[in-house]
Amino acid sequence: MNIRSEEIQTGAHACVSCRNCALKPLCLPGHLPVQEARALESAVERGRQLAPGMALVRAGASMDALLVVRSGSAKRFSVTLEGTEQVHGFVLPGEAVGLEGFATGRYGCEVNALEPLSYCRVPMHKLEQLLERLPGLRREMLRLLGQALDEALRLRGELAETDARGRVARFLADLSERLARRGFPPYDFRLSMSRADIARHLGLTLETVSRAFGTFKREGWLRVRARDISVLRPDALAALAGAPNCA
Amino acid sequence: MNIRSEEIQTGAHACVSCRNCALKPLCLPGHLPVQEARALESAVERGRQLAPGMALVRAGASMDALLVVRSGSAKRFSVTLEGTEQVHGFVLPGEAVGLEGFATGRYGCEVNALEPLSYCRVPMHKLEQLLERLPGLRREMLRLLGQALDEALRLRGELAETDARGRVARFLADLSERLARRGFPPYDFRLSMSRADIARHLGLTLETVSRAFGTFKREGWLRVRARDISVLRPDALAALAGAPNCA
DNA sequence: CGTTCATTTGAGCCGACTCAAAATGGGTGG
DNA sequence: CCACCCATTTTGAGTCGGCTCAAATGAACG
Repeated sequence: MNIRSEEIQTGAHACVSCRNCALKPLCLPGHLPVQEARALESAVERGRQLAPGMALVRAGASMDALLVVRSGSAKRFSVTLEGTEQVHGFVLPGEAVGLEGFATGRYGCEVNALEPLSYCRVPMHKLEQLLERLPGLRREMLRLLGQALDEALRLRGELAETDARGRVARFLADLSERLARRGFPPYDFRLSMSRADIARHLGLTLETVSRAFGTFKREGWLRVRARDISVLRPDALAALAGAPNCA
Repeated sequence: MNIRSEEIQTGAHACVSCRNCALKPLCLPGHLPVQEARALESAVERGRQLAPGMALVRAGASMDALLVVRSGSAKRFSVTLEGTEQVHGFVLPGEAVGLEGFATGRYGCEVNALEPLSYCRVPMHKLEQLLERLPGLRREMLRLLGQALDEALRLRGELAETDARGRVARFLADLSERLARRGFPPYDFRLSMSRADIARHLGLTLETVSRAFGTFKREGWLRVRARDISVLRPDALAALAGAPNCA
């Protein structure tokens, strides 16, 4: 998704500055009082860059840090017993990863980089220390988890209610909106995931996804060349997707 | 689901004793050190009894307390713009409700009693005070939300991967297990929800759900009389449902 | 330029949906 | 206690969307 967000690099080593990070308003510190953001920042480490296909978290691995994607995109998924992938969603910069790991202390699903990816991490023991003295951060963590839960419920509802084209339309509309919020052009992007990934995310087959793209193209709503997408009629997509979902 | 759990009533007014509650091991205090459980208990209030069909929480209402069902069962759902219900799941005793409300401070979906229902509540301001000084409770709240998230992801994955009978089988197997964990007979129960509710929960039509029950009955795996269910071959259901899901 | 993988397109089939009607059960009032 | 009524559930017939299998096209990389 051509996400290489060139955030302002402060300079030296593994030290991270949330202050100058372009993602700040979307990330944890953006919701904290300045004091607390400062405290949090001192606990943030920068993870090393990952190449496409590399694992950011592995299911079953001990959750030793809270991870947030800084640049690039990733795929959240589980591997079923039959060896197929269930794609839970795609991660964009500023989004936390592996939150379901709070359930057991071990991650519940895999997260793989789809593009060169960098990320930030807050070691678990430091997070716990911070939670002891930062009321805003306590609220923020609950908010973050609540939001993830809300989103999961919403997505589940859609799966049950919407047909193939509606699901693809909503996928595009959602992506569009998230890109916009991060300052990327919302109507002109390159997908970082394959049709198969999209299909597994939406509970469809890759052929059906492809046909949906074909339909949208024929209708003149979309320009599609492999993974390059131009949205020509966002309104039409939004209409097909149905309103932002439940009340 | 004949859930009237006759928990030991301590005696007087609105005071609640988690200590003697039959649900303690399944509920929040069960995961806390004794000291913290004691502290939490002092903040717990008892909600008044609700008749079937009454709302425990309404979407959009301000989340002013953390709620846990004490006896009875309930249906979590959203109302779509078209006026249809998306059923997210069913709540059994010991389960918290409305956690997605942490996202915005307002509940994201409705919860209605399916049977006479009683519940406990921890007012939000008291919860925040407790979180300040109880590290175990902090962990527990994150665990609770993480678990809800994990479950939502799991359910979503199943919707995408499993066919009608598989979904119904899993629904029954899951219910069975949850009943067992609460000390109810796992293979002989009365459903508190309609076929339509089950259907909307599983992303099917009520006819399809009914046909699935019919199939299981014909196969000799189930005895079905309206809402009275006897599971004769739990193994067969479990097999059809697939393993407990993803790895 | 050739190889390889991803995507598109086509034909046929099956499962779940829709519409419709019958049966069962639960609850109420006489 | 019984008869009736209503809602829920079951069962049936026909249709359609998305799946499967298969082949062709297109894009990316060395």
